[in-house]
Amino acid sequence: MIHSERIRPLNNNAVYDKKFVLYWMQASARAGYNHALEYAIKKANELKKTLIVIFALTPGFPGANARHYHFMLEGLFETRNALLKRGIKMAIVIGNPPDIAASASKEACLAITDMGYLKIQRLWRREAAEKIKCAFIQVESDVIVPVETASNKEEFAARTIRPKITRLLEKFLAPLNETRLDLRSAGSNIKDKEYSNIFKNAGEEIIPCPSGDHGTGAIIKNLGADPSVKPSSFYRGGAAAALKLLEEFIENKLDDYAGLRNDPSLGFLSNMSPYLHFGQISPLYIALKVKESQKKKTAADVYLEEIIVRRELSMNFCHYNDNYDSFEGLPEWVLKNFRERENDRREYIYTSEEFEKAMTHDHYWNAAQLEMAATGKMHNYMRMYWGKKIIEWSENPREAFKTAIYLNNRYELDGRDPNGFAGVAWCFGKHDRPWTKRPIFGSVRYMNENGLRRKFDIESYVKKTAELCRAEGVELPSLTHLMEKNHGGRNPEEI
DNA sequence: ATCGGCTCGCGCAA
DNA sequence: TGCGCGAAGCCGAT
Repeated sequence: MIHSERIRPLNNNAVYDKKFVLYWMQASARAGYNHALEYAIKKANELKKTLIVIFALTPGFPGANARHYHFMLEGLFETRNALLKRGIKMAIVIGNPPDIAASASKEACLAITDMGYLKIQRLWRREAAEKIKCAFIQVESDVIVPVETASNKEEFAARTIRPKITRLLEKFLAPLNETRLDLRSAGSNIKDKEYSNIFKNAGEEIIPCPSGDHGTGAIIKNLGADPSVKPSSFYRGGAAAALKLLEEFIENKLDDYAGLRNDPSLGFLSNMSPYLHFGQISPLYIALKVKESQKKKTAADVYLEEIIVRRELSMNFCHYNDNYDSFEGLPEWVLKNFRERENDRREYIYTSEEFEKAMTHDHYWNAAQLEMAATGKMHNYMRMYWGKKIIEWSENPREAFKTAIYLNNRYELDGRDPNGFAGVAWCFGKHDRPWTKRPIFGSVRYMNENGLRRKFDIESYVKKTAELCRAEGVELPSLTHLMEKNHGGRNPEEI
């Protein structure tokens, strides 16, 4: 089922009688459970044309490095193969996305794209809409309830968006059926030679797909991506890896998710966020699988709250607030709050570089930073603590915001995601309520290491992290400290 | 161990 | 205009 709310024309041009339907794949980079893809197939069948899929790979995407490109490419090659099995050709082309989309659409009847929520993705769609000469339609496949359908404004908190989303779930939490591309009528209308011409002017197509590691190394080098952040050996990119993790999560962890998800010393998370970020798995598919699972209803509800309400609150934030990635995007009461605390004394002040190298006095914080640097994903609970402490130990909250965004975007596989921006902003009070006033934070929620000790076996988290960092060959002085003493800088007697 | 208060503003009821 | 209540907590009183 593709609801009309997911579909929006981005220009007023006509559908031509030309050679093929084009799907400019960008945010939903997958062959399964993709509304934009299914819509494109239906249109191709209606028009009796073939379908061509194109993905534009941007060299120098802001903040993207070898870790991100590697994960994305693993997924893209898998998607290309999966589409081929459905009789659909997909080209991965290096260049500027709107130019590639425009150029590739020259011989197209109709162009389809999907929907990402970052500013740069909005800009690409706008630019493409100006350049594409045929009809150009956007089909949303990255959320369960389309953002503008759920709400027409920036929401204040989870509690304000929750009723708006839940009342629409009956409608939008619905399965998506696959349509087969009708190859008999479509197959003959484009020849291989013509096909390759489509991309000639658009950019350089990535052809190689050797077995083994997919040969991403050379491609990443060609793209000029920052090699200093290494690919993660903990998370393999692609839909197959995502589905396997999801299955395992539902089978073994979902029942205890409500009670154990916050414990950093355990691993009761679904770890879907990197895959969701790169569009390698559908949030709708995950939600349906969890809902249909024969697991405890409360557990499933807690998970659904996170993957639907909280995740889509972050899309709402990025969609309606252009300053989602800067300090100025925070609510007025927060800005006023921090202005009043400008001159509060800071006991520790670290630079962005010191944070990056995990050189703080706090071993819990250092462990969290190292976990992120080594694996590409920090435990969700530690992300809160991590962000709160950057506020406490920076020159000022504006610097803190910059540091947190920089580090999150650089090391997290799910960095540069609406969830990441909303998560950082949450640490600064966004979407949260005020609490007891205290130094530096004012009435923005405070967190401290006592909470970690009170609630979890946090020492075992530190130990676990130190071990996996060593296994990864992380060589930082902070790691040695982590191995030697792991009591958050205090004597064991005090604990 | 458990509990209430802290603190702001949205959204709904009236 | 008043009132209830909220994404993950902390702290002091009991």
